[in-house]
Amino acid sequence: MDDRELRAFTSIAEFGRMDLAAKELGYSQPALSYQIRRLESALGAALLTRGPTGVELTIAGQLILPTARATLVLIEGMKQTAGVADRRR
Amino acid sequence: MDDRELRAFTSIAEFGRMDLAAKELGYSQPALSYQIRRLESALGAALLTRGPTGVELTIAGQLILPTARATLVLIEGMKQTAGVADRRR
DNA sequence: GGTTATTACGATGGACGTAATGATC
DNA sequence: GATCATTACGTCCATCGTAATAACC
Repeated sequence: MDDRELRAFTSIAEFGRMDLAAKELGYSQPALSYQIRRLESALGAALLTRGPTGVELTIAGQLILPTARATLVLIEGMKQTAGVADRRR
Repeated sequence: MDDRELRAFTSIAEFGRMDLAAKELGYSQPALSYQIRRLESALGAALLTRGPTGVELTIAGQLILPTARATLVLIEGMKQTAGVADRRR
């Protein structure tokens, strides 16, 4: 599992649409679609129901969303901590 | 950043050696070395000091270790949650 | 010389963009 | 037919193992 996939998921959850999330993150639409499929595969569950008007979160998607956000916060924290520690070496 | 890299880091931190961690995780020694370099690159900081007797954690490595473990716990939680939710769909 | 980590290199699979297709309104 | 997502396909980079090298006890 990659943090880019988590970012893709949280962004899609906010927009309710893949195309906007793709634009926001700087990916093409197929690339983002691929990332979500990768994440679903890693988690063993469908996260979104797709449609021509956008996407909706499945139950599983709704349940993991807060943890996905928390995970991204931890990762950001590690980056900051590591960067600061390295600079003071 | 990938969760395999975090697992590699925590395992190396526990053993204090890369070869044992590699064996535990089912990777070759070069593969694990590569994963750590990737993680260091993603974090922008050196995590280990390498030597012929094993490795030691840098300050940055010591600081992020608890957060790395916490991140892995969250990821495991997402897998469990998603799996259970998907099964009850 | 034995132990541990890195470098070199070739092979396989992953991740991406563009273009084309599918589906729904 | 416009909109949003997926599939197809080609390309480039990531990741791995094996083999060779480097460094320290």
